[in-house]
Amino acid sequence: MDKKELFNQFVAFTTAVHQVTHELTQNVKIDNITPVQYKILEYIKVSQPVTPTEISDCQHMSLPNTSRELRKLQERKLIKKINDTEDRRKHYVCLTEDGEKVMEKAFACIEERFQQLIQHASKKDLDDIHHALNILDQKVFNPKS
Amino acid sequence: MDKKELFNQFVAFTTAVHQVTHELTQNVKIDNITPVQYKILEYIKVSQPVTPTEISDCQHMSLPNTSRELRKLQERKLIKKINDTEDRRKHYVCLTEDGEKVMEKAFACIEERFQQLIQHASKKDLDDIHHALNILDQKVFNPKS
DNA sequence: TCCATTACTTATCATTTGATAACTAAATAA
DNA sequence: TTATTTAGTTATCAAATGATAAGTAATGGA
Repeated sequence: MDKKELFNQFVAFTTAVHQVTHELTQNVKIDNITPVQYKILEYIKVSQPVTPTEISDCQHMSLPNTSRELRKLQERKLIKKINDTEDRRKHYVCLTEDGEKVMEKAFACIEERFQQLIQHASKKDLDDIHHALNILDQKVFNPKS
Repeated sequence: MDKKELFNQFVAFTTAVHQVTHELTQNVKIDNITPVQYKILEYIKVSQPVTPTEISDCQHMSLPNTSRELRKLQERKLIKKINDTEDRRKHYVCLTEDGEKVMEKAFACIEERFQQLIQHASKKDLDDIHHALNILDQKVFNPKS
């Protein structure tokens, strides 16, 4: 396996991944939520509690802009802020009950589409997919070393 | 392998893919090119010749907005339009020589970062990665019925 | 021929996103 | 104590993106 060839395969693959994730998530729109706000909610959902700084880092946006979007989400009662008792400059962001509901619904919708995507996969196919995901995670996408 | 569990793994995986592609492509900025314009150039580079309608479909943007961005790219002499001889409403979009240079440089930079990412992979690792990409492509990301 | 459709363009406006300066308050180091 | 750094906010402006209406020109079908 030539490394150059592998790169080409990698590019095609990531393009396909982006394409499919777009299809799975499109129209999973919570009313009046912008794409950036949705991304933030998604991140909070899987990683909560998180600080604004963490959101800022992971979503590649400036802290002022993060703060603005969080304020909007808080105004819509989708998230809440909890003060850190140790360091009072910090605070943690969590989903409210409403926010949880909304995100669970969104994820359920995405999962349904995902299950359709693999509906014809055999038991062995599923194992193969699981294994392939593990390999790529370990060797390419989660370079923990 | 539980399908529900596989979904969770899938979500974590796609997040990691997005993260890594972001790292590979960040700062591969051609001067004064917006993210959307870069995406269009990338698509043209790998798929040329393409029509504005195809770009519109693949990049999920309206034809008027596609037309606007193509005009800007043409003004900067990065792309050119070629009329279809059969159907004179259509035309094909290609990179100019300048555009080719610029995109080759961008891809070279991305490839270099990719090679760094897998620099410690053994021969067997590379084969495993290649195989895993194939599996996922066939069974998940390129659902050619 | 006439009409509907397709491919694309131009123009305009609203919204979203990005960037930056200036600020508060708390923590930490000198 | 004082100075510096860190975490976050507010405000403001510019730029990028999205949505839509209205237009041209070519095609294709009735």
